[in-house]
Amino acid sequence: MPEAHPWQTIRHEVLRRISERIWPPGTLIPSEHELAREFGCARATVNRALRELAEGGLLDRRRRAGTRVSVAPVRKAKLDVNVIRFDVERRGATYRHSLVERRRTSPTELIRSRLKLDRGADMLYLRALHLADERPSIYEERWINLAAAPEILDVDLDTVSANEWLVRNLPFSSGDITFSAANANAREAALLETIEGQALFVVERITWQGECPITSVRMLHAPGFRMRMTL
Amino acid sequence: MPEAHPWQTIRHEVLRRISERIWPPGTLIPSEHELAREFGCARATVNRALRELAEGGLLDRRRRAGTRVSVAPVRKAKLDVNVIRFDVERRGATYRHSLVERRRTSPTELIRSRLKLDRGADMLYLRALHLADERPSIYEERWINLAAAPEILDVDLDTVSANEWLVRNLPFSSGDITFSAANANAREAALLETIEGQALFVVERITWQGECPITSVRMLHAPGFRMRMTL
DNA sequence: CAGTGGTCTAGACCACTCG
DNA sequence: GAGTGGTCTAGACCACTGA
Repeated sequence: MPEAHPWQTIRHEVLRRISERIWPPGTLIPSEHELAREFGCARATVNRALRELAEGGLLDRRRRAGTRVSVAPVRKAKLDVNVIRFDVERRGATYRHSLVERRRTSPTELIRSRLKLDRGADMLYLRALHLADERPSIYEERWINLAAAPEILDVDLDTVSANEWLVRNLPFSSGDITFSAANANAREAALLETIEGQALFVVERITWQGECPITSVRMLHAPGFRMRMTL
Repeated sequence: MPEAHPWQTIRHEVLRRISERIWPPGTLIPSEHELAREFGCARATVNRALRELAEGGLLDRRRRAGTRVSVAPVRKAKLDVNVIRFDVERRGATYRHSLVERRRTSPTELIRSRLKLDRGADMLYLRALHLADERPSIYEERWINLAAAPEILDVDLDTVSANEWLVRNLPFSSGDITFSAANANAREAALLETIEGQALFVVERITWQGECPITSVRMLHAPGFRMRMTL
């Protein structure tokens, strides 16, 4: 009985009517009042079910216009953004982190414009390797805005990765993530123990706390890396 | 005034207390009853706000144990999975689709095991190119389970892409998506008008309708492609 | 067993927008 | 103007689980 709760039952039933094309794409489905009457429950319960489906992109809801089955649904997939160490350990491997370079400096022009910082901004530049069972897993290049996180200067980044420290200490930031693919250059190939030109999965992340930029990081994943999500 | 509704105001205020470390990671925050009293609203309203934050990974909620600020939050990012044509057109380009190969056949061993199909399953194998302003944008190789979508045999796939037909006609399936990077082989490079060995962004998607597999597709994105999401 | 969150109800008011 | 969904309320019962 995975459908103990009325709102889940309703969601499931509406989903069934959509997938079995009882309500084909474009259909105007009954109003919340009508569905509440049909299912013998309060309107709030129907609302809960339909709201979830609308958030998932399967329904289009508009006041007065009613609720329609999406014609070309924009499905929403959820991705978990975790601490790297947890990802490694969840796969049953031993995590280690190795700092390659640590330098206090001002940003490059690219970083400066991306983070909307002043020319002479005080920043920490890090290059580091994340290892799983002593094999390189991710190589990252990171810029940290010291105005946002001055305490990180006192952190022993050989012990705790910047990734983990930031997540634990400034975890509640907004940001955006970009995925792409890139050929490894000689230096990157050496660090990741692969060959030059190897296709690498690249994650770039910029995080903000309100208006204040915190960090910009480019993470190169070792060959074979796959990022999985559920639709 | 983006905070017209009480539940949004509450969510925002709780977020503030977390980000300003008034409630540091690990803190047991007040119960819904207490917060309802504090904000002068119904408990359901507090529940709505806290539930959203918990779904975003910022709070851990357990009956009896109460609500805690996550120590190492697993942030949830949302990705929009759209019809390819829309993505192209949203960028202001003209979309065209070109079928490279269409063959009715039985699955390879790999596809067979991935989709949990029988050895002799009746399938449609397609290779196609998606173009933006006449430049190759995505090359896809697709397997379609004809038991799930027999009507597609009658569709003119030169006119409508399989992607779009499936989304419009069997849109309400579950599935999973995998992202990775791969070096282009000679054939892929030729189709995407790039060079052999070029790093390509790869999306693999398998969709199901209940227990019944519908389609498995591997999409190679032209160089320079970036997939963006917001945290 | 007591207190938490998860859910539900019956009603209400409001914002929006179609006709 | 009327009907829709979006939200809120005050109350209730229940499932879970820590003490």
